[in-house]
Amino acid sequence: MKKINLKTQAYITIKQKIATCEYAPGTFLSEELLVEELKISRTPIRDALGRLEQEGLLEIRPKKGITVTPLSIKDVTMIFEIRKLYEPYIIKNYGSALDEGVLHKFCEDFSLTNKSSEWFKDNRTFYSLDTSFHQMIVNACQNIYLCQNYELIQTHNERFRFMTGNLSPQRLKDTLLEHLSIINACLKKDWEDASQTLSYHLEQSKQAAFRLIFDSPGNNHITL
Amino acid sequence: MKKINLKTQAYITIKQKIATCEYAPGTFLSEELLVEELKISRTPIRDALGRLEQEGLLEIRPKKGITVTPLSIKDVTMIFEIRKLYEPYIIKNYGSALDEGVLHKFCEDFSLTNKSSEWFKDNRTFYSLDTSFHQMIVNACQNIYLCQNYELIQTHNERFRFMTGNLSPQRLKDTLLEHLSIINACLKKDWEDASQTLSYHLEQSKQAAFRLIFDSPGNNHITL
DNA sequence: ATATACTTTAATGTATACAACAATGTATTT
DNA sequence: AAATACATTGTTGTATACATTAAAGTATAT
Repeated sequence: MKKINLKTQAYITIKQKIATCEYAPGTFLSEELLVEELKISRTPIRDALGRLEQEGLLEIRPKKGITVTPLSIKDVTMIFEIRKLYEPYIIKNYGSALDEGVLHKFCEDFSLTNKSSEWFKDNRTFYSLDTSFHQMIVNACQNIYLCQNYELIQTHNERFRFMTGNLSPQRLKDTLLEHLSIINACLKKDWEDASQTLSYHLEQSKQAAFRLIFDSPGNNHITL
Repeated sequence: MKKINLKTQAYITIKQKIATCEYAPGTFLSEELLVEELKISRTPIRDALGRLEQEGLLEIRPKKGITVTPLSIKDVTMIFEIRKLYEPYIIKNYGSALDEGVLHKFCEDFSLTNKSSEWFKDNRTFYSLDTSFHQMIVNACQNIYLCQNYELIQTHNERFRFMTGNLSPQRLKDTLLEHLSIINACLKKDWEDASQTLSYHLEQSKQAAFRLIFDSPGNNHITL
């Protein structure tokens, strides 16, 4: 982080801390606190805060304070509703725009991960692979309004991952296999099949997310 | 506009001017200009500008200037793609959440407008009725992530209206009738029919928008 | 005439002092 | 003891001075 301006640095840094729940949902922040923590003056901090509020990641109450937007079960539902609306639609209509080389690369990565014996210990690599896989699909539509919205949703989604802890090894394995099925359908250029497989995958992921929330009561700050 | 803070005033005012193309696509702005025009100091202006950039309505290039985001044909395509994805989906799945009283009110308004002899002279009323009709449908889904995105898109959509000038009286009349068909399907609780009628309506609107752009060459700033 | 280095300019980026105000604590009155 | 008025505090809101820098203009050397 060298040549970009301070307000962008502040924006990226704070957003990252929100996404990873270093600033957990509901946390009370203040400009003063952030000034000290980031060693950046108020002006660029405030710029960043305004943008983050615009994105719904913060709530600024004049003369009272700033809180990190809380998460609730309802948010999981809303996020998955949008994903289930976007992703199958995109793969069905823009699947042909996907780069075959990239698909093969993902296929390889997922297969390798699947064969490795200790793969489930490195969750971070797994999640980043997962995120970029879905991102790749969405980007195929070339609709900036849609892509931008998806990216925003992904940030919220990431917060859930960090709040709820890790998925079960079984669910991780299933995720891998579901991804491979999607890729296979794409390589066969059967977009209808790809779309349906993706729908199924998202539904499974959603249910796994719910199980995680309900099975670990108290250890997270997710509101009902 | 009395008790709200200056940064919000600035945000609303500038956004309004962008939406109505008083600040047309591609226009070069500057903080100084806005300070003079709004009689508000730089700090709240900058706050507003940051938010508007976040929403994609402005492009801020450090040390160079601020321009109102240009519009292109591609944007019309993208905006209608999202509307055609959202609206039929929502009416199909959340139509039952629509308030019947409100539907009857819209039915009345559209019918009255249709019977009035000079209705097509008051485009502003027509458009605001149109906007709130579609907004009502989208709000039924109660998904803030989706609604927020729709609202953003509506702002861009509004810019097109102001750039391209008015629709033909024929298209306005057809729009009225299409809206009435949608309402009828809703009152019959036939959400599948409502969804298809809405899809058709959006397709017609999209084509009318394209005709408007292509038929009035030069008088607008829309890029190909 | 061209290329290069320098200067100027115009714009946003940054820091900071001060204002406004909501919430809370405290003293006074009854 | 309770209620009210007042003062204090902590927070964001606002204004403004100054720093930085990208671009354009200008002069100079070749």
